[in-house]
Amino acid sequence: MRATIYDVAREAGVSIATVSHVINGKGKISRERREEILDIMKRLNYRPNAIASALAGKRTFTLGLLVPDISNPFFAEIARSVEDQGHQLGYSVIICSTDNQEEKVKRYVNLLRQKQVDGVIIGTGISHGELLKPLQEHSLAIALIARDNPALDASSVRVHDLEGGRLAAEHLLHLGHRRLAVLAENERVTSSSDRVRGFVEAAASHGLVLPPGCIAACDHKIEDGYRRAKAMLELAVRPTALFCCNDLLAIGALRAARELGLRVPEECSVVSFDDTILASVTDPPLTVIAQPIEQMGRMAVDLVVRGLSGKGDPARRIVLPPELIVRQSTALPPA
Amino acid sequence: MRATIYDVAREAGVSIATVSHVINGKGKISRERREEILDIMKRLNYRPNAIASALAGKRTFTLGLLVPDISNPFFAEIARSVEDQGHQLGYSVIICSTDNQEEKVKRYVNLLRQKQVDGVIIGTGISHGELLKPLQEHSLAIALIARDNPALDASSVRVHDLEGGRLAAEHLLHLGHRRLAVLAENERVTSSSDRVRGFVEAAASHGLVLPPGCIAACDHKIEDGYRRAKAMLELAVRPTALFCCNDLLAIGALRAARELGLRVPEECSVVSFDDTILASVTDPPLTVIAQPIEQMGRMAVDLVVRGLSGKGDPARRIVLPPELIVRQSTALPPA
DNA sequence: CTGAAAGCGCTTACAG
DNA sequence: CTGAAAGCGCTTACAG
Repeated sequence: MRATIYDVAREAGVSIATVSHVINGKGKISRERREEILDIMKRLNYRPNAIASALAGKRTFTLGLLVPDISNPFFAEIARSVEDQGHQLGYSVIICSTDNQEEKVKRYVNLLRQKQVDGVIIGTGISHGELLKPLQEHSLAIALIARDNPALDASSVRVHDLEGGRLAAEHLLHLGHRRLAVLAENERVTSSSDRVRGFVEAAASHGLVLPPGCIAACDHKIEDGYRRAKAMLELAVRPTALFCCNDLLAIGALRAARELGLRVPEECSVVSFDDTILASVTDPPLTVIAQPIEQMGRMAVDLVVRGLSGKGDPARRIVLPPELIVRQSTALPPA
Repeated sequence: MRATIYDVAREAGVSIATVSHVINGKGKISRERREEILDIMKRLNYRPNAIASALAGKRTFTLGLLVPDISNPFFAEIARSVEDQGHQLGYSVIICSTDNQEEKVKRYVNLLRQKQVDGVIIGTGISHGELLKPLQEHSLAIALIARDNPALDASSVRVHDLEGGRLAAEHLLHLGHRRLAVLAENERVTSSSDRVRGFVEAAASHGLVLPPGCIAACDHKIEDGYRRAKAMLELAVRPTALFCCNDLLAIGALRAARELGLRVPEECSVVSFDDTILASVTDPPLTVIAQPIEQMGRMAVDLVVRGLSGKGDPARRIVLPPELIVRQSTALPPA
């Protein structure tokens, strides 16, 4: 059997209260006693039982991470960052892939509640405002990552999507592109629609109006990006540049161009969004509006952990600047 | 405050033992009583506290997943599969990215022990036999995934690496390649060295001896694959085909070929191993020896969970067949 | 079929 | 500076 607090107390000839105090660095314990107890703990290879500790009133030091799909590189990278910062602060993280399905969100939320996690970081679809309410009601600390939900009084950290869309447009505009098209996500995804809006606004400010047919709403997968891009590139007057709202869609676009025999970037430029590992692995490597993934993960953890000690601090909404990374998928439009 | 078992007991006019029984489907409770109690639980939105339940002797229904890096697509895909099967069986999973660093492994192992997880699935480097011993001593169920460690009496599920190497060689040999080279991982990684061995053996059985200079040990990253592939492809008599022990290395090889102006597959064939999302996203898409990632994740969970109920069943070592997926990175050698 | 009671391994006022 | 005691929310023999 594993050693318990009783074992070390007996061994040291003190009460378990005293042992508990040295574990938690509380109360005043004489120097020698403390060191003696520390020694005994080491000798017995004693580790406080986190379950018991949590039940007795301390935190569980566990966080939940809700994402659509951990195998999606974007969320895998988010997860890594969340994990690292969590670990740094003493928290472990439970992964919850929801596939953006209401049913799964519900199940996971219940589970996290039962497991008494201290907080949850939410990177999953946001149509679930209702489902998240229960979390807040039970005064669970929550933070949204890579998205925001005005209806929720919750902290969040995300990239400035509007600005990102603008950056993409300006890059293409400066290269001289005039026939632009957009591969967007589902329009209910606000981060995507913000990107599109930024893109459209920037184009407008250069006197360019994007006809609605130039904006395709796609599912979040390569195949759909491929399909929609292909349709656009087969048009009589085809766009010379495509703005894709995430790396998966951009890969689909690349594939469509290749299949149609269009060289990228010579005959068709592509700007992506996110900058996961995928963006640097394609041929050509993707020019992309990068999200500060690592930083967002770190800050999201800080937000929920801060919310924990929180004397009810108001929600903080952090918006980080996007960055244009020029690689090789963009160039001057064909003459 | 959240409702407790006392609240529903009081409300129902029964003892908490009875409530506990209906929660766990134990003992005989009269039909009406059960339903009444169920109703009350629903009305109070009662969820048993998993922490208390675990302390009182039940499982924590939590699994640890040790991997080198969750942001590596291979492990992200493993994680997804583990998560799904775990969730199916009522378990949540805590992610632990160790970067194959002994220090981090140690910290995570201690953490998992303190959190009293029921089992841990290990996909991380295996030089850590020593570090894993403590897990077993505390009779934690463990299962290795995508690797095995003969020194450990533990269940495992992996692909038949030797056979995979063989498949790769035979594919290239049948195409007519004779000048072969290999991008391997660190030779201490047994899965990689098995792949290389299979490859070399198959070549030998076709009367081909690979000179040692044709096998490069690489770090597990794109840059290193790139560097080593480049060196090989710059040789006076360069290989006409490269076998890469994982997708990251293959991507590096693709990049090197591109930079040297060598067309893949016309001038240089590339066979990869793993078949993560990366393999289907490159240009050209990679011919690859696929690991049954989804299946391995599922079986690993089954192995640890079975080990839990286990009346000390002996360790099971499952070896799954690899599959050759021919995409567009391989062709006949240049004339 | 149901309940009283002990116990899981801790923490935390409180008293001294 | 240290300890006795109550309590966290459950489960599980055991008794009836």
